Amino acid sequence: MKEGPDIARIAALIGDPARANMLTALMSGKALTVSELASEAGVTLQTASAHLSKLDAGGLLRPRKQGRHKYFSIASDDVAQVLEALMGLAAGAGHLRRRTGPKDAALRKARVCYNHLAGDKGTQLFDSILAQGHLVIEGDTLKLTASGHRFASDMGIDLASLEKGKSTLCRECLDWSERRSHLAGSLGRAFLSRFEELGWVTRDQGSRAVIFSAAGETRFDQLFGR
Amino acid sequence: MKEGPDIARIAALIGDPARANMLTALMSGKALTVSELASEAGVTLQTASAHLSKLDAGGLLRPRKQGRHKYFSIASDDVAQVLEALMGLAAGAGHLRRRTGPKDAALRKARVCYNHLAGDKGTQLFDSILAQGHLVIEGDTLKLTASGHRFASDMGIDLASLEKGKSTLCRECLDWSERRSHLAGSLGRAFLSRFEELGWVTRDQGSRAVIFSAAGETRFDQLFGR
DNA sequence: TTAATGCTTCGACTACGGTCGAACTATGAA
DNA sequence: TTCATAGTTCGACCGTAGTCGAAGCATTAA
Repeated sequence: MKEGPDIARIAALIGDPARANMLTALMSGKALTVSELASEAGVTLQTASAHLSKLDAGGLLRPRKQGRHKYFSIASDDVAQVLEALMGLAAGAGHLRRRTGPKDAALRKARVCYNHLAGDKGTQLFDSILAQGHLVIEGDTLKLTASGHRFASDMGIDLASLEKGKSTLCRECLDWSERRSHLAGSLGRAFLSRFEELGWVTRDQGSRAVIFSAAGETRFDQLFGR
Repeated sequence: MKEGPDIARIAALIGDPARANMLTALMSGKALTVSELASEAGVTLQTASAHLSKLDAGGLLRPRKQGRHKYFSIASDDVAQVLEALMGLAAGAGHLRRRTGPKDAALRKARVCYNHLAGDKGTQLFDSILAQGHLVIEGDTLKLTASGHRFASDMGIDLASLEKGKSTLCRECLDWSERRSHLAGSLGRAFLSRFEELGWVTRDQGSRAVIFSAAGETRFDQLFGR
């Protein structure tokens, strides 16, 4: 009767509306405080605090204390991946997919998924560096080629320090809107933050949308044309 | 506050222990009756019926009536994928990963994931046909090459009828035990059933384990050596 | 020190949902 | 027809978990 890991425990954690809202908000990649998450979920501070300690105990979040603030963020890529997969199901199976609001188009075009670029532009990036031979798929894992090393360095990404870290360098992640892979892992993270540094993109406050500047998009398309 | 699809709804569906047990049981790929699922979950027939209609309404299951029996199976590959992902999280995050029983080793070696081969042998299959050039990764999708077509036909798989079907031919699926990809989609399904027809493998009754015959494993390793 | 802010803990209320017994329907067998 | 098996529906019970008010800590600012 009992076989395999205990799915129900974590599914139940995600299954509460308030907690689900918090997790969705955290998928922006930003760390948020208890109060921010409370308003995000539409509950009072007390209940939010209770929910967050449960999510923490369940291993879904990573808390960090900073002064009198307590910041929460998604615990790991694994968690983010499960959430994206769930979104995919919910978007597809949910008979009437949510109304396409003004922001919706922007979200489909480009958004952050935990901490890397997702949406149309995310898959464009992934497909392009794969096609250019900067990245190869070896069985299950993604591997950066020699040209990929050069390319990333030229873009101003410090690969050496990334490779020291314990998290995977390259990793696939599946979109719920595009249903295609985009680049996750520490390199995916590095790309996005580099784009921000270069002023190519800015993150929309209060949503997961990523907004390209006109010049930024031109440069992006030059480098990662389809 | 409300952004993206409604995660909570389906997560809550999976979050109930009884329902989670049923879904885990269905991950064997076999369609099961209401009574079987009831005993699987350790509840009475009535409650099982109630649970199953909820899962059905949520789009997670596909019901089929046959005489006075009602069979349920996992609705789609998407659902199976989410469940596998959840198992991965639960196995990793669950502080004390479940005791490694006698069946556990067998499960890690080879098991069915919804309807295709997973576990160590599953990733071996995937890696090998990729290395042999039968399969290529094009951006996000997997594509069978010309040599792959020949190879599958030689194995006695009717590709033409598979390609007529509306489900994807090739698809990646992530293991919770191996944390690596294996082959899903209708071709993955076809491979497994072909292995069964050839007598290379048999499915363990009442669990997800797949057992190789001595001769079967020899042939399998010949074709899909690492 | 006092005051203000951010968060946690306690306690009590409430409601939703899982559970089963019992009665009911449907299919198949004798 | 009658009986048996498979599944559904109804109704009632109960427990758990989400919710918030109020009080309690903890950290910073004045």
